[in-house]
Amino acid sequence: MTEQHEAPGGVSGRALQKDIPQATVARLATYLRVLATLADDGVAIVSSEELAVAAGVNSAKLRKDLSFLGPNGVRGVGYDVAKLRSRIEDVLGLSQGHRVVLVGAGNLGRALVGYGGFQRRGFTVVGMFDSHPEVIGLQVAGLVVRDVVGLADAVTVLKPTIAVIAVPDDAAQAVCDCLVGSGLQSILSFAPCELTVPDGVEVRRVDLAVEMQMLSFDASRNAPPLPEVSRAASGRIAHRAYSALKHSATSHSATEPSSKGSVVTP
Amino acid sequence: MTEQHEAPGGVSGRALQKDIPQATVARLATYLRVLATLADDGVAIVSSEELAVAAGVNSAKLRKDLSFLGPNGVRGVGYDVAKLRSRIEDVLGLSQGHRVVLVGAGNLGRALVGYGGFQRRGFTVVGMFDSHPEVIGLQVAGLVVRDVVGLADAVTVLKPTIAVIAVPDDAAQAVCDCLVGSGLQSILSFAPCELTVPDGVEVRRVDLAVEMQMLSFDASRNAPPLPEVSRAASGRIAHRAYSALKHSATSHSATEPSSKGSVVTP
DNA sequence: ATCTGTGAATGCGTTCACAGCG
DNA sequence: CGCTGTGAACGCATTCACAGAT
Repeated sequence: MTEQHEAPGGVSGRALQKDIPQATVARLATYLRVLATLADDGVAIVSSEELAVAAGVNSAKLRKDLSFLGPNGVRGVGYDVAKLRSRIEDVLGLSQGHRVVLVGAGNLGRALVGYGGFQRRGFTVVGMFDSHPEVIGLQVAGLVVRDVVGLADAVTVLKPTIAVIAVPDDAAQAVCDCLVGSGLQSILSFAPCELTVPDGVEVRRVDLAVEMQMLSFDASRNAPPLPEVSRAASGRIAHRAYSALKHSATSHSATEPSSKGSVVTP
Repeated sequence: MTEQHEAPGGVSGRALQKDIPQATVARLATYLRVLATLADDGVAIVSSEELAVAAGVNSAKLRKDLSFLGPNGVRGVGYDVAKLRSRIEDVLGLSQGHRVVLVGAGNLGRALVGYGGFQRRGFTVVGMFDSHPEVIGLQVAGLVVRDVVGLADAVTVLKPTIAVIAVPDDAAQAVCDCLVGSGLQSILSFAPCELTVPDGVEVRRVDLAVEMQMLSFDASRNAPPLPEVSRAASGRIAHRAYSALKHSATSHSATEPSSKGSVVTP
């Protein structure tokens, strides 16, 4: 789980005004997604049990989580989907939306702007930046990639509330410093390195490799008697042998993590 | 963070042969990254304190974490970087490497194959799949994107140990079923939806929007009165940041989250 | 009768502080 | 001495079980 509490020289004094456990906050986001789906399906009322199942948690936990937001349901009945949804959005601070700047217009950066879940949940990317001349000026998802040199100025103008760092690790700290220097206080970083920031700045880090390694651990623990995977220079798989097998792989409408080949129009 | 424990009808019987807390496993991956950096810098011995600082945790926690792997250090001295590194790799099951299939060759998929942290940590992508005709056949990072229709067959041939799902959410469950049907037991999904799998299959889910929403919560909690992005360009580190940004990315070797303009050669 | 909301109990992970080895 | 390894104390999160509302 993502740590981010260090309080080096004593706690930062600030008393928590609303103390909702971090673990709960993380799940609220999940509930929100499920509620959105339910709303789309025209469901008006859900019980804790139904919601819990859909979200993949147990119902007691869900009720406890929701209880931190005050009373939200009706006993004997359940929760009003629309009402609960906007309550959670409110608590998470999503109601008035967020302006996001994205630094790093590589594949990851482009995947993020295209990520449907962003727009839909109130995050609007208002600026994209990169340091590579061949990327600067390109248009990605309706935004022109700007030179990172102008980042600080842009931040003071655009007044984003959140920044996303999707640059190589050796550039991450510099970008971070620049953002912090411009007054930004919420940063999501995909660079696999620690970022040093002053107190009061919140950094969340997502390390894709960590997830893979956790899978690796479970895999090797669950299947110890099969170390049969000897690395034999698993060369290019130039196989072109399509084989039969119909089903699977549909291509409906919605596009979340973008499987669609995407459009980097110059 | 990521839950994945549900044990519906009673625990799966299997007694944990090595019970290392999940939280510890997650951090081991981080330590590994730091150790790699130290090794590159020629450091041979580290104290728990040094390692802890570099990894962003407190030293007691680090020592406790490492104690789960048995004795790894020398009292009064510290830890042998190389030795500890390979010990952790061993415990995480990374020693003999992993073959990975990646389903979904959109921006996210492409970002993942390009992600330097993968190769470097023993994950080799052996196959990429997509369902869009305009993507199939393209070459990405040295791999030809294949039709997802051939996924099941490919899995039985390639015998990957891990699959990564980077497709839109409405296709995710079908892909997942296909993978599971082919015998895969470790799946990392980026689709923002629950995946139903039989017992014995491990699914980890990364929802990028959840991280953003947690940031949003913290942001709104720390600045409840006004969305006022106070101080303008409060110089300070700004200069250093600027000059560092100029050289970024190009100089060093490593390229982690790929900010590099990205090359989808047809 | 039904389903929410919540104190109380349990379990897990973190932190402390020191014993023990080099 | 210095630093690791670890039992014990602590605090946070999950689960239980029931009181309370409709």
